[in-house]
Amino acid sequence: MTAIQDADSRPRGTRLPRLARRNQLLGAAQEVFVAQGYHAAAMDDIAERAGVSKPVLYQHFPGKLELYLALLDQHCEALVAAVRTALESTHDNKLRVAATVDAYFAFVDDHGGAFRLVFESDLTNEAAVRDRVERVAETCADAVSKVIAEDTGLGQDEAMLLAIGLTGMAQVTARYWISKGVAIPRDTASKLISTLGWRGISRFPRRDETPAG
Amino acid sequence: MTAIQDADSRPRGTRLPRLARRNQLLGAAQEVFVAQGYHAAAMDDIAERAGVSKPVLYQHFPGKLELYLALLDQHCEALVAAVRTALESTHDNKLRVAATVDAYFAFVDDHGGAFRLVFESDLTNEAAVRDRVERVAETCADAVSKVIAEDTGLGQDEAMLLAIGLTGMAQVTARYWISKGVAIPRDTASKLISTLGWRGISRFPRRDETPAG
DNA sequence: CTGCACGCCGATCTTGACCTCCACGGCTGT
DNA sequence: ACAGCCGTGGAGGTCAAGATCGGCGTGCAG
Repeated sequence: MTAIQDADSRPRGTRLPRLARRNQLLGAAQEVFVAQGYHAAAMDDIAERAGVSKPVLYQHFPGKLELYLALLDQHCEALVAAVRTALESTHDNKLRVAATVDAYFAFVDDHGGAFRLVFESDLTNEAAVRDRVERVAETCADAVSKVIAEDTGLGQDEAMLLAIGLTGMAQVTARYWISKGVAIPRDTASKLISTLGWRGISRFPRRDETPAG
Repeated sequence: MTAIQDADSRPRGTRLPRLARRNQLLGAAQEVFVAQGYHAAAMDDIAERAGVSKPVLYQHFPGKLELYLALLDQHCEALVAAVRTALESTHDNKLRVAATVDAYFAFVDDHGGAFRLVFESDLTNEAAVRDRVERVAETCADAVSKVIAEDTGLGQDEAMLLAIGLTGMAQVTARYWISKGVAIPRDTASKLISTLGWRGISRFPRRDETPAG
């Protein structure tokens, strides 16, 4: 909860090296943005959370938007990297699906709720934010679609749509799972969804399936 | 595009019956909210778009939030109704999946982009909005989960997670499809996703599918 | 010991958006 | 036809939040 207190145990007025201060500010900003969203989060709140005054925020970041984008970029890259790693972790497509789905669950589970910035941002009207968020989704789905297209012979457009469906399903279910206070173990939920996805995608080469429902 | 002009062809100063004026304001507000999001939309913009002045807005709605909620409620109910209708349209589960998926595609395709209010709201930090949006997702998923639980014997929690996955997949793919300028015909996209979903869910009764994972 | 430099804080400014007050013009009753 | 009324319009108040300036305390060189 209050991970900041560890980095700034003295209540106020501590002199910090520049980089340490910056990281501390990023941590505080993330907590506030995650808890309140971009619009409801005030720079005063972030400064107070970090135990500093407002001017220091502006000595490290030009403005609220840049502060937000710094955090967003950080976690976007983390998600893309996690999905890439999952896809490259094996050549067995079933395991690939399981690893990728679990990457979403892990992403939602860790990072101190940072998934809210990537998946539930309230600043998607800002072009810079929208670009990043869409780019993440498309990058991940594109990596998946390559595998799909290769193994099914479907066209790129259709493979991409399926990939969006699978990654979107993983994202939505992971968010639902975390929002429900982890009533189901992560393992169980992740496996259930990866099974759903795998059963959906695995028989796609053949045009017409459903042999007696 | 400018559907408002039809309802208000006289440029300014037209006396309108109360309900007609209200509906016209709702239409104008929807266009602005869809195009700009809640925060970036100014009441001045909405008034100007409707061809009236600001006070008349406040004579019909107590404030910006209530105006937004009125629109949101309207379209939330529309989506829930569409999903309910789709689920009740048949007893063949395969067709049910197809109909439900297409309900999402139709919802995204019609209503003048109103899906952005339900699926991409930038006001989810407001409790009233979050409640409504989550309630829609859960209501739809719950209806689906009932069918799943009944036909597979899975527990409610697991059936619900699967239902969230299926409805979420439909929602995400429909949004992606509409955002890509309809490069694929809606029919094709909808069928592709419903096939993916049906292949995923249809063999779920059996606990263990994979022969030697 | 003492003066300097540097980073931090309290207090403030300004902008912009939501929300109301004084004049005008079209409808109704005789 | 004419007077009154009610809804409309432009101009303004208020307030919150992002962005910024004069003191202060700490640590070091000489």
